Amino acid sequence: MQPKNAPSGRPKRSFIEEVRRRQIVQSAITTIAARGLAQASLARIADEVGISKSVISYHFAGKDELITEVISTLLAESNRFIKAWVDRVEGGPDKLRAYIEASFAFMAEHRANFAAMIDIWGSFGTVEAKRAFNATAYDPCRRHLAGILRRGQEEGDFREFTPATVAATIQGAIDGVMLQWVFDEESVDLAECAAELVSMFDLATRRLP
Amino acid sequence: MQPKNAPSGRPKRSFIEEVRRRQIVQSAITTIAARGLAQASLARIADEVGISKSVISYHFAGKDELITEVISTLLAESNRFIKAWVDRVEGGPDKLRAYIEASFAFMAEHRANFAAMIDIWGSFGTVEAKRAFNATAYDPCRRHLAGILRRGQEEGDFREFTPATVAATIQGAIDGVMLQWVFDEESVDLAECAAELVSMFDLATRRLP
DNA sequence: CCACTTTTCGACCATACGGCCTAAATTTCG
DNA sequence: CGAAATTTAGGCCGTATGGTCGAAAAGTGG
Repeated sequence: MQPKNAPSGRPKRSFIEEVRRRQIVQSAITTIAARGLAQASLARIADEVGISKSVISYHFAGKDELITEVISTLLAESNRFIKAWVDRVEGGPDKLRAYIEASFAFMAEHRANFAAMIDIWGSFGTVEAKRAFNATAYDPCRRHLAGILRRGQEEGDFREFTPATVAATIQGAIDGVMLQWVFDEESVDLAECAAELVSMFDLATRRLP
Repeated sequence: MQPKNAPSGRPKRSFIEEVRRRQIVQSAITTIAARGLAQASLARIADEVGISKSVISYHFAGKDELITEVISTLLAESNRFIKAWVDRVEGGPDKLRAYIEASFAFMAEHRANFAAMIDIWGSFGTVEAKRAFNATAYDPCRRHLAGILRRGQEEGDFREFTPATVAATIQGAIDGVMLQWVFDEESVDLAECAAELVSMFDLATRRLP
């Protein structure tokens, strides 16, 4: 019995175990994205896979762990994509442009995923849960962006500002547009917003000549 | 019996009725902000007021109507505040600055309200509900901002761009920073972000000399 | 004081959910 | 093959929720 959690040490989870977990997580994402978190009961997710509810209980400590895994998966996917895109170019301004463009390119192809993420974010009961999640999963994102900005300043391409603050602002702008777009797809022209964001933040950060 | 809904025509609701509704709505806001929407059952909200659960059922068609009313109240409050602030100054760039500063000033004083709003947003079950709400309640906000931008262009203070797109972007930036800040208060320096947003969007929109 | 209406209460109900348990099926391995 | 483990199924239970119902209370107008 109990695979549950491997509290410490090496991968206690078997290969099969990992596959099942991934399968369940994927189903959870699909279900949440399609019908909303409120309608995504364990029973429904299990149905989607074609398995019994208990299988989820067996492989995950509880719904919380499943949801946590869902979030991690979604964020990791997004971050990996953006990082790859950014790494393809050199120099602060180009990397900043790449970061923004990659963010929008990814979200354009994964609208359902972001819908799921927002649903889940909103469902965190306690303030502590939100903060904890934010710290562990969302910070790397901002840190990446802040790093780009700081290096760009050192290389003399950007004007003087606090990288962390501007990073929060840029990331906030991306997320904010994403939010609007997820809520009402047709109210936002994603491509145009991306282009506008690129040019605005270029104007806003570039060193004055 | 049935006050329920006044489907059409004049204020069918009595004065007492309105007071009760407001009282319940305020309690709902408090409860949601403090303990999260998930923990804000009708029973708990009723407790907060010191009334029976049925009273809510009597004055509101259901929980949905109550929540809708909560959202409307929160947004109206915010919009009224921002509009007043913007109206105090003249000229596109100053109005834009006022809009951003007012947004941040208001959120700094009403963090709980925004926490409640995000919770509620995330809880909308269907995509249609999200879209409907977005259209009726959130659009005016962007429209206001777009109006400022367009008039600023006509007066020659702003460069050429699509007002709607830039409005979506600016509003998105504000909302995005707000989102981060609500999730983790200490990860964002609100005042600094506000100042940075003001200067960045000034650089980004002002007509090149 | 007396009908009559509006408002409130407390109890109750049907439902949906997460989690648990036991037994069966399946896989693993000596 | 056969025993031990891993994994799955399906039923069950406690709980919390939104909503309803009939009766009681509070208010209103004559």
